[in-house]
Amino acid sequence: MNYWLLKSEPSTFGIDDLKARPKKTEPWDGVRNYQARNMLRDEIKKGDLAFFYHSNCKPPGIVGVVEVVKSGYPDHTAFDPDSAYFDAKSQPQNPRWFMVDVKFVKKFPEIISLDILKKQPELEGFPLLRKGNRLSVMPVAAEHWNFVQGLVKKD
DNA sequence: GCCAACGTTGGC
DNA sequence: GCCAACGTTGGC
Repeated sequence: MNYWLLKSEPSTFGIDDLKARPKKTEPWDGVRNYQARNMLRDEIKKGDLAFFYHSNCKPPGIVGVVEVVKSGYPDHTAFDPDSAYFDAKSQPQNPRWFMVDVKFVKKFPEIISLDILKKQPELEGFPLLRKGNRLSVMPVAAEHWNFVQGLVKKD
């Protein structure tokens, strides 16, 4: 079992949107970066857990946990000319883009902001904190996963 | 294959 | 809105 971090802009799709889904699941579509694609296609497996990260908002940070409920499969939004994620170069016989399905697990009582994360010496090497990193899917080491859990405010 | 121009991400 | 840090595109 592996750990991941998935980025999304809450104005597009946030953790509350996921929680509001009837089955609390959603395809993680629209990833159009090859490095991220490779992870979605080859590495992220059903049963894995991921941090839900809100980007491009105030403040950015980790807002909760999701579980991968379906391993990588073709992102069909790439085949749909009406979709914002349409890519003519991706064909159903030879799909270029992939996605996984995720399910809501929990929302943290408070966001663990990027600001807070940056102040933790224990998180050195955390890919999210690497300068210039823009990947929307990235692996999280088990020790980093556990450490971040410890930052969650207790009720 | 090189690399300049252009587009995107995402924090600030 | 700005801009650094990429990634992609396309001419050569």
